[in-house]
Amino acid sequence: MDKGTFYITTPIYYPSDKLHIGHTYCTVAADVMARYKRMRGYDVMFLTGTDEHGQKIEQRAKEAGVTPQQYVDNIVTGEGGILDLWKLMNITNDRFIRTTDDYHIESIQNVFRALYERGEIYKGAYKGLYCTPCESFWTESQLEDGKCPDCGREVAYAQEEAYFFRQSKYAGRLAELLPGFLEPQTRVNEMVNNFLKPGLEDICVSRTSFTWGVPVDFDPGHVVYVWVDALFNYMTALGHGNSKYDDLRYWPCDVHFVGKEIVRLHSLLWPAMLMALDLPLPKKVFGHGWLLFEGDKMSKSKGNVKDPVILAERYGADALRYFLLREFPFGSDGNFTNELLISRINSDLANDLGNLVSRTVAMVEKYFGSKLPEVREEGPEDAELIGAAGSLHAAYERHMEDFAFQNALVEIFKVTSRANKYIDETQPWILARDESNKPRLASVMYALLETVRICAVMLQPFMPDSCAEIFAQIGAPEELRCYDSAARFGAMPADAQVSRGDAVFPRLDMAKEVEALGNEV
RNA sequence: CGCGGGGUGGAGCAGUCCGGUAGCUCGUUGGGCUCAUAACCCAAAGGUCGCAGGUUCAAAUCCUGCCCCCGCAACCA
Repeated sequence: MDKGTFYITTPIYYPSDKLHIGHTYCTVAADVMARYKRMRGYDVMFLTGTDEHGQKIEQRAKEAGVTPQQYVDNIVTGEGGILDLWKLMNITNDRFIRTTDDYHIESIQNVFRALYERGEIYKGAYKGLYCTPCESFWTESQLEDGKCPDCGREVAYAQEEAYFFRQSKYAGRLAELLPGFLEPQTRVNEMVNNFLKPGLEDICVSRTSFTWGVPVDFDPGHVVYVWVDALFNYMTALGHGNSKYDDLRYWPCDVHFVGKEIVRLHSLLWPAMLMALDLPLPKKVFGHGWLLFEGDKMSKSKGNVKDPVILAERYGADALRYFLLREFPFGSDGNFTNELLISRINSDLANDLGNLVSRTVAMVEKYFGSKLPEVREEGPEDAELIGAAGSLHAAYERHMEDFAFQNALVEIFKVTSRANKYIDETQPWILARDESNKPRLASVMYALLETVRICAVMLQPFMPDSCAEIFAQIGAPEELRCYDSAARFGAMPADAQVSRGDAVFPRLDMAKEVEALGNEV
């Protein structure tokens, strides 16, 4: 069933260093959304990539004694690099863009020239406080004790020739655009109060202080400002300004997922540039929160960066994916701790869901030799469980469409909890003692298998591999794993056949795990 | 007065827009069950909702003032 296109993006990450759990968080969220939309029948384009230009990369490469290209190649495509990380996390991006790709560079030059020819970019002078040894401009607020925050030396007032984009011109249109365009609402307030109300300024979009960037082809010596270079990736990856791709049917983008620190660039500069070129605007920008570690921002210098590779290898990509989206509301900051991770895996995945699968399959095996008989008898306990499982589809969809991953998962686990309670109510082990109760017992088992199936269908975008294993154990055929099949209770074949397997989510020993993780960091 | 977010039982959070018996998860305690991954089910204890005023029949929720924590402030998801 074709429902049209759905285009979703993550930011293109800056490969000056290895990526951490925060980048993983955003990419996992986008992947879940992409998988969900594919499951619903949309023609999905899911893009991620890397933003590889800029002064910082140039410097890092110099320190490492390699060319900038060699430096980023190693971090992106090298062993244990970004591509490997996404593979480990089971990310299903349809395309991966690197801003050093030839076609992208060509496109950016075309875009920059087009803006210039339309008079949207003009030549002016960039004025500011300059640190000569560092070759950097600083704003007054960035200075530390009035000196360069990098090297601590004196800065001096200076100016250099640069190109500026007429961002100020679009302040009015942006103010109208933001409500509804930018989510969550609090981000809109930030943008309006901090940038629109004080008066949006034109923005400097070229640099002459370094060379690792896209050259301005009509003015040698200038390179394109990294954010102009970076933002347009969302369109160049579809073929805007180049002939490598012909996928602009996906534009305008349905949603850009971005971290809150780059909301400004995505909700002001990006639409302003598109307006300047008379191009269609993306439909939505969602600024998600940050993962803090023990209340603190993660940063290399604090030594509190969580390495997703360690966590995914130890607990599985699925458990980590689940945790990230279940524990933290997508729009707000969240506090990551090892204890929280272990506790969530144990209580939700092992005790609630995993154990439900395990006990259900075990009973079908024990009482019916793995295959349900077709003779049934309904009971008074059934209605509530069937109602809960049957109405899950609608609630789930509503939350997913709002990017409320946490709430969608809460709904699913309400149903698994209800199923565990149903087992207590119906007491299958008592029913099994008397042959005449077999039809009732079969009905109870069927209700459980069907409930597990429906939950697993909706969990697929979050935990693809584990759900495949659950389907295998409960004997759900391929056609009963699709989205629409979960809207109706009672789709499983009457003579369902289970096959018992290992625990899908083994329970963890909290003390042991916390100690092990403590040693890794 | 730069801007934004937050301060709710031991821990982590929801509820605040649209006032009306304070809710969830984890933990603790007691009980039940034995199909299951010492898992599951039931019950209980535990909070003057940051502080002080105000509006109201009624305030976690609205208004005023204050205190504390965090983030942003124009290259960090």
